[in-house]
Amino acid sequence: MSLQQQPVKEQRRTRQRAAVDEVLEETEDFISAQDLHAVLRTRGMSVGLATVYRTLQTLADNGQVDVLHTSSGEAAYRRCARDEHHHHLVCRSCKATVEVAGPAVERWTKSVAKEHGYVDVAHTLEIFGLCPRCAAQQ
Amino acid sequence: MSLQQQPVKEQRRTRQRAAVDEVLEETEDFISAQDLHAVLRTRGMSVGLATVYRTLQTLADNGQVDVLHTSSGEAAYRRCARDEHHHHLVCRSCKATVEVAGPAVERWTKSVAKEHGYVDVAHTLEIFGLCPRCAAQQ
DNA sequence: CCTTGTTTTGACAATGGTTGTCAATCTTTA
DNA sequence: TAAAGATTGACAACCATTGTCAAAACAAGG
Ligand SMILES: [Zn+2]
Ligand SMILES: [Zn+2]
Ligand SMILES: [Zn+2]
Ligand SMILES: [Zn+2]
Repeated sequence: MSLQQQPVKEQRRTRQRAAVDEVLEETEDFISAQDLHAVLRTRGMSVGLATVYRTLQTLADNGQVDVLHTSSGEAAYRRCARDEHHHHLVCRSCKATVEVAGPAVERWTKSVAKEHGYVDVAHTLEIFGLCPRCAAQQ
Repeated sequence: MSLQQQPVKEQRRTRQRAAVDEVLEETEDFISAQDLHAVLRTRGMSVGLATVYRTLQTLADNGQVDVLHTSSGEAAYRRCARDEHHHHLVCRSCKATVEVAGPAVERWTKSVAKEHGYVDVAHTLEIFGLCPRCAAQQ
């Protein structure tokens, strides 16, 4: 993810955005807007649900977080370590995530698109499975 | 798509399923349940919306159609020519679709998963862009 | 053809994630 | 401190999808 990120739109520093940032910072795995909102509530750092949605949306637009669409159709967000384009190996059960780079895949998608005359291309690629921990306890 | 398709569950032949099949058969591009339902309506072949959803769901479960989750979060279905696992190069604008096979990508995802001890893996990969036709007229 | 047991249908309600609304509130800048 | 503008949040609205369940359709025998 994090392809062609737009120039970061200037924004104001607010308590709410800092709160969302803070949770993202310390959350290792992908988390949905609803879940992030719940985390904030339990911590007493109350932020409106709509605000959580808007903040995550903006962060995603700016390429500051990666977005993953789960099979159930809900979006999950994550602040990744690496800034360059990469993909994710995600545990279907506990969401444990490994960031992976695949230069060969990038080249392949480009060549396939070119071969068929498609331009302005982007791609989505996610790998799902059971992490070692989850596989062991089942 | 079309990975590990389950044994096809036996079903009854009904007017409604035939109607959905017919539309899928003659539709070259990915189409959503709502759109397919609309097509049926305009043709006078009235089928309940819930039935369209159920029918497509079953076809997808049986691996008889491929499913694509658009960025707006809605599912689109397509009866593809090839039966083996493959991916799609889809026009962002008109939905024109090219089926592509990428053995190298398949191998890569498997090795990445193995390397990190993930098991029972699957992956999603779609390429989006502007097809030659749409690119030309813009 | 009937009959019977089972599957399927469809109108409608309900769900659930997400977005729109808009007055009140907060930031920033002057 | 004040004015201009961005942000917030409670709530309603949206919209794709699923659940409900009685009525209709199907398949297999008789
Ligand atoms: Zn990432
Ligand atoms: Zn796990
Ligand atoms: Zn396909
Ligand atoms: Zn096109």
